Amino acid sequence: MATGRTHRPATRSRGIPEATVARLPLYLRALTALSERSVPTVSSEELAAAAGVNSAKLRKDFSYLGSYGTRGVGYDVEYLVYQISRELGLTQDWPVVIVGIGNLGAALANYGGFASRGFRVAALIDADPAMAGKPVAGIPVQHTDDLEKIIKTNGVSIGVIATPAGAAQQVCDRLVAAGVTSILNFAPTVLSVPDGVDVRKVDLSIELQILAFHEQRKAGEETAPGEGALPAATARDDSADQGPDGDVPAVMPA
Amino acid sequence: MATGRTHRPATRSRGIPEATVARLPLYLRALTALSERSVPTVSSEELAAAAGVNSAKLRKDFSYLGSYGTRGVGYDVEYLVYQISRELGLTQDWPVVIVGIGNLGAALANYGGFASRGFRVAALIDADPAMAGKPVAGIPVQHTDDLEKIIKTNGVSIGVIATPAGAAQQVCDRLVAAGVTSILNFAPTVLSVPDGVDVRKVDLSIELQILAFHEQRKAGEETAPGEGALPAATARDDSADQGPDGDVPAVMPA
DNA sequence: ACTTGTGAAACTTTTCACAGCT
DNA sequence: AGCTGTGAAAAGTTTCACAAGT
Repeated sequence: MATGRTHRPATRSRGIPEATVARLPLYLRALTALSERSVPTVSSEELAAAAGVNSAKLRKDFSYLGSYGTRGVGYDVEYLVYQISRELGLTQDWPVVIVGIGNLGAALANYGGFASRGFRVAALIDADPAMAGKPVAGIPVQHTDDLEKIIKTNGVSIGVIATPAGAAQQVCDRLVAAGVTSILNFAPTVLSVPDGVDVRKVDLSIELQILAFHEQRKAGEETAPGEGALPAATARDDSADQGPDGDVPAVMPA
Repeated sequence: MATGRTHRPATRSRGIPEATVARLPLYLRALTALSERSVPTVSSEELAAAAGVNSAKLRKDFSYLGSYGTRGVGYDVEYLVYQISRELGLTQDWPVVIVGIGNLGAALANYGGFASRGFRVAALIDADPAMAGKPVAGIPVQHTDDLEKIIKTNGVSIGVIATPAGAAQQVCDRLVAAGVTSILNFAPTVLSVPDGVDVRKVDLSIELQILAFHEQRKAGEETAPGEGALPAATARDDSADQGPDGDVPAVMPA
């Protein structure tokens, strides 16, 4: 078959779908919990339930990594934990800097799950000179002036931006110029980055607005469609079926 | 599809794709900025650049809302702001409760962007009796015992969970039982909810792990395939994931 | 028996490219 | 001449269903 790629042997075909990559951390978390309970093997059905997806999807996802299961038996928990960790790059240590130590930045610095798996807060950076030297989560805050030096000294390639929106692009540019190639952005703004730099964003108001959209739709339905309590599905957010029109009271925003 | 629904004239065909819904807040933010600068109209090209998407996608997205543009001219900024706000349900006020007032919960409570657009923090709830009565962001923290009463008194339908992972499911169950139908979950755990309840999650470690995956891949390439610095593109976060998981809110530090 | 791994079908989202209106 | 709105193609993702192993 022509077009492109000479197919790898068979084991691993470069290019795991992005949707799959986004779920690997979920599987890993569920597997880690099983591992802590010393569960030796798990079926796709059980693991899928724990991760909140369906089993066909999970098996398909795993098939992109290779054939790590045993038919008739399931998956070896420890082995899968290792394989997924490796695939995600968690077998190495990633130094991370957090820029913007306000309420959120401090909360992130204190977040335990940070260190737990592959990530280490290498430095906290803030533009306020009054903060310099103060320890947050046991780490002294450093001034923005030293950003480039800090990045280089620590070999940081992942940066977290928790500054106000107005400062985010500027901080981003400096991080990138200093060598950071992955950014997690908490500031409510769109960041421009050169090709080759990854940005992921975390935005409270966007999430709330998406919820409001669905909430409004539910309200429009009013008439409970049976009210029959179906057994709870696992962590599913559906987008309700087509609701009739939604007449909306208007309050015209400012 | 399915049972023919002839309901509305023709203007609006119920059922906006989820991917489109997830981008509406982005467009709204960009439009609001234009509005504040008193820009009267904007082309799909300009607006797309500001929102970090491409113009074909933006036009397609808007086409699901209706025909709000003018060929040869562009879109009326004020009009679009209103239409999108209405579509998202932001023309009404959504009371929100935050459960779990630790570092993160407090940061969220202090987040300005919260109140700014359609959302109002109706109450803060925490399980620690020592916190009861203490004001955070000017709002007194209430005890979990009163959760049901608080939800009902305030007509809350959106809840934010910022508790430790271990408490999240329990809090979630109580919120749902009390009438909450949309949940924004910051706890690193999968929540089970009945059908009809929407859950969106915001998970720092998942986001970092996704970045680590791509970061590792970049490192593996090593041999820069040209190394030539291509001109920067506009804010593309690769992997536009999608789905219910993913991004989240940003707490603007004070 | 039981459970994985996977082609193929179904569905969703993005992109293309141009007709149609201003 | 310029820009929107949209069918149609392409790409990506999920689900189905069952053959292939253990």
